[in-house]
Amino acid sequence: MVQYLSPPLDLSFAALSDATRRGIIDQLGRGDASITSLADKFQMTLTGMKKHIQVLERAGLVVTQKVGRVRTCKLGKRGLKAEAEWIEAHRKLFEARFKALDEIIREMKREGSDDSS
Amino acid sequence: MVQYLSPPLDLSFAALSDATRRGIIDQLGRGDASITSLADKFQMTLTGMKKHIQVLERAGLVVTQKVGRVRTCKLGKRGLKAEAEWIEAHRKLFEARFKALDEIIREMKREGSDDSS
DNA sequence: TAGATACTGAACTAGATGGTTCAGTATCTA
DNA sequence: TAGATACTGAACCATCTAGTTCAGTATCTA
Repeated sequence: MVQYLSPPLDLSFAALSDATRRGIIDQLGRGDASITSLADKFQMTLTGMKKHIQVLERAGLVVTQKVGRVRTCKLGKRGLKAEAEWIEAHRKLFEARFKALDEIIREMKREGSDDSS
Repeated sequence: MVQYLSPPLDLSFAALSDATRRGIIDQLGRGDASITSLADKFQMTLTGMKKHIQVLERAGLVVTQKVGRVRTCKLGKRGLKAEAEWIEAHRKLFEARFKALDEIIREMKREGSDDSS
């Protein structure tokens, strides 16, 4: 996609664009889990779940650690701060835009209704 | 991806996962724009830009209207409310999780340091 | 130490994505 | 009314995605 600014946001929003992965984050919020237990919970092959975990891990949303034969997944410490900030800044931008439009409409109505002349 | 819950979040997070599309939202925050002007600004073919706009439109983040031969793009009224809510709820979930871990670590240190016996 | 369990990696699939070009059609403007 | 402008749509391409199966390897457990 040419523009290489903010690769982390690219990765994390892409990670969040899938309902299964959002579900995994939900689940890890309730407690750490192995890949096998997550695969069971989401009715998917181990390999399929591993791929989802890799996507979340590349985005920094999840970290994993292998102890013995079990790889345990938990929420990443970096959290969703950057994403929350982007969304919040732009939510305000949306609102400001509509406030500006309301202003214009109000202006047009005032002129149209001929109240002031 | 099997799980059909919350398609809107799927679509909007996917729309936001591309730097060009986030740039388009930035731009539309500063004022409405035609597809041609956006294509110029982002150095892309008209057709390429049209596809990005379609992605944003399907996600409800942008609305367009054709007047004469010009299609004007503006920010959608639905804003980023649902996305902000999901992110905020889960940001808290991340934090709660780490608070719980801190608690455990503090507990372990207390037992380990043998201060209390 | 044999068998079960937990993961890993390669290979394959169908379908989406982010772009392009090229050939229209519709609308404006001189 | 001719030419320029603004978009639209089809077709193509390379790459990614979300899944699968199958064949390992490593680690536990009886």
